[in-house]
This record gives sequence, structure tokens and C-alpha cells, in this order.
Amino acid sequence: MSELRNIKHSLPMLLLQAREAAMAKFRPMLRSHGLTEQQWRVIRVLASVDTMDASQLAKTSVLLAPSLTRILQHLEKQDFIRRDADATDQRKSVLCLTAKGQQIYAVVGPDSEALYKDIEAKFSTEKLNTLYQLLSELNIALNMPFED
Amino acid sequence: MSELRNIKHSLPMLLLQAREAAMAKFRPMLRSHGLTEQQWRVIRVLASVDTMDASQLAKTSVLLAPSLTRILQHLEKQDFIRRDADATDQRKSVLCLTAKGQQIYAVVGPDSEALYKDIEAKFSTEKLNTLYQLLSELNIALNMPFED
DNA sequence: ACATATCATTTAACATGTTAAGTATGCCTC
DNA sequence: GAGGCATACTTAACATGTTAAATGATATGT
Repeated sequence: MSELRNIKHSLPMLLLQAREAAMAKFRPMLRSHGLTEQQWRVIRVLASVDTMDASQLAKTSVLLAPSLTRILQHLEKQDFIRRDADATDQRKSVLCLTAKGQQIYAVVGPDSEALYKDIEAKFSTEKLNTLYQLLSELNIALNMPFED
Repeated sequence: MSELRNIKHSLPMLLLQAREAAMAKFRPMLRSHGLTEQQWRVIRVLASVDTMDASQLAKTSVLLAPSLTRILQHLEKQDFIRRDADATDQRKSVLCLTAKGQQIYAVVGPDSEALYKDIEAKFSTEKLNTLYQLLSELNIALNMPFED
């Protein structure tokens, strides 16, 4: 009935579908551990760094600040993370995993890794590497300040 | 502090970041027309087909059924869409754009197309085509029933 | 026809996404 | 050192994401 760009050639739609396909098995796995996808992202980032302030954590885990606020409240209540005041800037919260947080990371990590391996088994390593490269380049290109 | 897969090599994370980058300018544009990203997806799909039932609409616009239910209620209240009963199956709703729906599609469409052109200007057509191809292949590969 | 399973959609409940506004702290300059 | 601006969150309000369960209609087997 209409022209315009076919939805199959819409980059955001293809990215969305691809992500859904890639995540499909992750969510049930995480749910079986009582975690959401986003909570796991936060735990995973904190597991890789010892300590991080909330702003950086939001960027690294690709969450907006209001979402992160709620997720941290949740994780703190469950004793997976701890927040300390920054010594030199009272505005900042410094987050880290508790022992319990490190423990669940150790439990969920292998399940997560296994699912990544499944993906790699279904799609050639070469194509996957090309895809990584292109997505990285796209991220850089689109974040260029031209025409902003 | 820990090993495991670097978050920069996580396919779902790269796809999420790429999508965020690609969508960044779309949301403010759509908002200026009073639409959300998801509402626009529904309108756009309906504009391309005359008529579609809700299940197909959900698949095509990459929305889960409960989300689509709410979005359709919203769009119906604003008189952008109309729902009719399916003649042969009372369970189905058949959706279509109203005149007002077609009108907003005609208004927003060009703005949307302009933003796609911006993306294409920042990333070579060749790379974009490779990316489309790889994403399509990934979608197919990941939806294979092996190991399900 | 009847029981049963399946399908299409909706509702419910809770978590997150998104934008705007609020609060508190730090920085900077006059 | 008071005002003004920026930064680091937090809150609020509404929309969507996600899973489970409910509802109603249809297909299927006996």
C-alpha cells in the first residue's frame, strides 16, 4: 500500500531482531537464577572491575541513570552489591559486589558462557568477527558529532 | 578483577549499543509528533499492508503480544487505527490505519527517512549492506531449532 | 456432540525504558 | 564568599518489556 523504506531494510529493526534472537535463551537462564538481564549486566560489569561509580556503571552496562538507580536499589536490598561514599566527591556513589554478589557471578557466569558458545557454534567465527568489527565501527561512526 | 568474556565481545551488548546509537535521533523526532518508537513501528507496518491481524502485527513490528495490546488500545483511542472482527475467526482482530493514521504516517515518514539517510551518510553503503546481510544471516542461524 | 487441546488476545504484576524535573554537591568566577 | 553553572544522582509519571495466568474461540479426536 505504501512505499518508504521496507521494514526489512531498517537498521534499527534488524538490530532489534538480532538482539532478540541472541538473547532468547539468556533470559530464561537468568530467570532461573532470579536475575533479570539488566541486573546481570550490572553484576557482570562490577565483577570485572572491583569498584565503579554509578555514572560509569550506567555507561558500561548501557543503562540510563533512572533505570540504574532502581536496579541498584534492588541489588542492594538483596545484598548483591554495596555502595560506599566517594572519599573526595559526596555526589558520587561507589559500587562493588558483596561476597554474595561475587558468588552469584561465579554461579551464573558459566551458564552465560555456555550460551555464548552456543551462538558461536551456530554462526561461523569468521562472520561473527566481521560482525563485531562492523558493529564497533557503526557505533563509532554514529557517535560522531557531525550534524548533531 | 575477573576473567570471563569481556563485555566488549558480547554480541548482545554490541547489538544493544549499535541500536541505541542508531535510534538516538529517532526518539526525539517521533516525540515531537507525539509518538513513541513502538507506536511508530505499528503505524509503519500497517501503512505497508492495508490490513493485518494482531498476531502478525506483533511479529512484524517485533513486539510481544501484551505490549501490542496496550499500544493498540492507545492508538485506537487516538483514532490512528481501527479494529474489525475477522469474518471467519472470532478470536482475531484485524487492524488497519484510519484516515488520521494514514495522515500522520505521511507526515512522519519523510522525517524518518531523512534520519535513515543521515545514518547512511555516516557509514559506507558497502559496509551497511554487509551488515544487513550478516544480521539477516544471524537471525536465521539463531532461529534454527538445533539444541532447542 | 463432547472432551480436550490449541490458538488469539487480554489481564495482571513487576521490572525496565524514557523524558522531565528535583536535590544535593562541587566548581568557577567575580 | 556569594551567585551561577555544571555534575551526580534520584524521583516522578507514563510507556513498554517480560512472564504467567485468564478468557474466549476454534480445531481435533473419539
